[in-house]
Amino acid sequence: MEKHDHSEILLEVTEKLPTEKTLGMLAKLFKLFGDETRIKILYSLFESELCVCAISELLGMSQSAISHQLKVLKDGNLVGNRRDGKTIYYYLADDHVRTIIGQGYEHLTEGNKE
Amino acid sequence: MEKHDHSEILLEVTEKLPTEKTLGMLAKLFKLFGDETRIKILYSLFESELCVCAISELLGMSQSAISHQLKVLKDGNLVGNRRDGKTIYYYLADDHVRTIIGQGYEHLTEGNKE
DNA sequence: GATTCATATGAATAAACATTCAAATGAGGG
DNA sequence: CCCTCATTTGAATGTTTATTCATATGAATC
Repeated sequence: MEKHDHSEILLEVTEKLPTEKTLGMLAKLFKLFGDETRIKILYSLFESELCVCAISELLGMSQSAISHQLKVLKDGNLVGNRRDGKTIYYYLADDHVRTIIGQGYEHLTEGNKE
Repeated sequence: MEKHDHSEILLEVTEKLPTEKTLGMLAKLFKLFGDETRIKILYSLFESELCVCAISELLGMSQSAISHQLKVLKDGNLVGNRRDGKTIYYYLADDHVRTIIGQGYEHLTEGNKE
């Protein structure tokens, strides 16, 4: 299985790799962005905070589906919420969200211009 | 289902949302980063190009598994490859990969310091 | 305090996905 | 050419995950 020798490079690469834990957290973070519904929710919150009801209308999806995804996003610390009477408003938790999505967007648009 | 009124905000948010297609592409892009194996592969390629064999050793996973994931990454235009004899070397296709992962990393470390 | 509105929750289903295993391709070396 | 090495491919398996449906919570209003 390993007739090839890479010891030198492997040593070098290995020592610069983040810990297993960090890599796991990174994957988990990006997974949050890797769903169309969640990306839409996050993008919607770029403008202003929104209640679940509004997001659900905006995306044309059931409140339940949205609520489930909001929970995922909240557990991942990408959004926060506040209650006002019966209504619960969600907002972006962090400016990194904007930056990360922005970088993704740039990657896409740069890749398309040829 | 919709007793609440959000028409004003919804109009505003709607017109600033990217197209369905763009949002889909964004989700697809981030999905590529949202897997531990793929993040590890990408991170490994930060240092230098590597052959499949080396990556497989480095991550302690089967060549087949790595090859499957490399195909996913290649289809997503995150990596490229070149052949040298029997060996195929993979490399990062784009500096955005570094930037995006870097942003994710920053988000993590900022979130953790309290 | 019963009803309604806004949202959350939990179990169930179905689709997407990562890894494995077995076999195929493709380039060199003898 | 045959054999080996490096990698790819495809089908099969098991796990994750998004959505739905039915029900629960919790706040306000009457």
